[in-house]
Amino acid sequence: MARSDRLMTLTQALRRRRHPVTAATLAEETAVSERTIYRDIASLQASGVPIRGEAGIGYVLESGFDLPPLMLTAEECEAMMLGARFVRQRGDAALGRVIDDAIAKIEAVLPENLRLSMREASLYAPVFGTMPSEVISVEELRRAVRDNRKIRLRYRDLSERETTRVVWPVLLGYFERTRGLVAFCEMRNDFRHFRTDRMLELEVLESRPPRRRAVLLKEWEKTRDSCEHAITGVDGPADLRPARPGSPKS
Amino acid sequence: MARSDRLMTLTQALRRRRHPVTAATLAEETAVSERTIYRDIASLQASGVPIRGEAGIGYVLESGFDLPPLMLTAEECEAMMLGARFVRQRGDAALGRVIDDAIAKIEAVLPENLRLSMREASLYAPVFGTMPSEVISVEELRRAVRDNRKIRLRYRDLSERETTRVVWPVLLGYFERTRGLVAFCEMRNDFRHFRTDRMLELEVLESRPPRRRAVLLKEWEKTRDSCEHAITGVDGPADLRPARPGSPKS
DNA sequence: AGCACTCCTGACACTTTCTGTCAGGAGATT
DNA sequence: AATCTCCTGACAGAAAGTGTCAGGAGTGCT
Repeated sequence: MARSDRLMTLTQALRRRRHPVTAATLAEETAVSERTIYRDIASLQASGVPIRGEAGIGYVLESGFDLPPLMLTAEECEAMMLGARFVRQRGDAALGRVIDDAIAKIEAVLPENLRLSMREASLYAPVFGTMPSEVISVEELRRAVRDNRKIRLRYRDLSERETTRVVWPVLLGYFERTRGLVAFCEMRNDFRHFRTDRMLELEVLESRPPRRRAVLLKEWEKTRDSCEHAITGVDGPADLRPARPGSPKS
Repeated sequence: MARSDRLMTLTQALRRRRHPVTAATLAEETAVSERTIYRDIASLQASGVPIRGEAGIGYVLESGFDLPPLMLTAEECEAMMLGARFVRQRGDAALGRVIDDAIAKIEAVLPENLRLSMREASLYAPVFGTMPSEVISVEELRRAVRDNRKIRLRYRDLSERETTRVVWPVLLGYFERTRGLVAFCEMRNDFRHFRTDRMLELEVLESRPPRRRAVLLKEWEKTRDSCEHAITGVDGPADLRPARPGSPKS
């Protein structure tokens, strides 16, 4: 049996059991050595299958391996599709694929008639003009924010000056025609905004900021009040404001 | 990427598409040669995944593949939250509540750690300025579109002229600062665009248009190209066109 | 009919991964 | 303490995977 099949078989074997299974059992079932089972389990875990192994016990598959059936209203389906279309139009390219995956998975666990509701959703989110194109990988940037890593950034600001700094990412804002990172800048010792289309180089560092992202977010929100215009007002810093239709692209 | 992961990726790539995919596309997506894709597809077919391949067309995953999809990834959770935020910010008020419900339902079937991913999603969709406020109920309008009902509309156009007409709704476009209905107008005997914030009165009729919405949508898409001017008008419909990368901004 | 596009197969050399064996560590349960 | 079990490392031989090249055949468009 080929390895990829065996991995399937293993998850199935775990799925159908309630009680822990030993590696020895699995080894016998799949006719390979125990050592191979250990390696296979490690592979599965690495690709996200929630298998828990305990010494003296065996392996159990924790809940949350596959998506259980889901029930939504037709209206909710439409709303989800609209959301997906927003993301596809305004998110970065990689995120478009991600949302498509998510929608496909959800469609797959929906009853047939609702699947139709998704397909026929009549709510659209058109966008004109061109979206920003980044030099750096927004996907990587998103991962850095998610994993709470420091980032070394080479950046060209609005006055065309280049700097390199280490920042602690807080959030990503998806605007109409730009995307912006809010981060704490070690150099300035304060929060700063960076447009993704002005980032020249991005290096995700191993080290983490001294504070958790949620905390940084709170802090940033506090400072925001004192410069409300920056986010909520039309007159915010140019780098976070959405480009106006017709404004020259940089 | 290891082979077993790639096989997963491939099925998901097929699942998320409605249209055929070429081996070349899949090869590029997974960074592997076409030959390998052919081999992988053969493997998947051998293990029972109903993939149909046709020369000159590409691959499609036939329906009837009932293996439940894998659990959502953290990235997918983030993407969905971004979508939800888009809808909350840019959708009508009622739709905001609807998307919240949908997200709550999805969260309910997620394992703890992913629920956290949703809660902590760091992707935001801020909006500047004010959103349109409607006199009519957009919720009702949405329902009319969904149920494919004729609508009697009292409308004030851009030159402030009021008219009352019966239209066959096709779709709703959610723009940056306006929302628009595309519909076939019985009075004009052609497709017209109506901004929701200029609708004065709305009556959903019992009767249905003689053609299904999907058909109307197709027809509208065809006419779109031949009446470019209508589309670029301020009132409208400019916005409904999918943005063409590199095309001049209007 | 011709053309472009696509799926599909075979062969071959090269690389990578997989696998079993052996040896040992560490946590859990009895 | 004894036993059961998960888990890791090393190593060498086996197996599978991979890209390249070459070619066949079906589909749809002009």
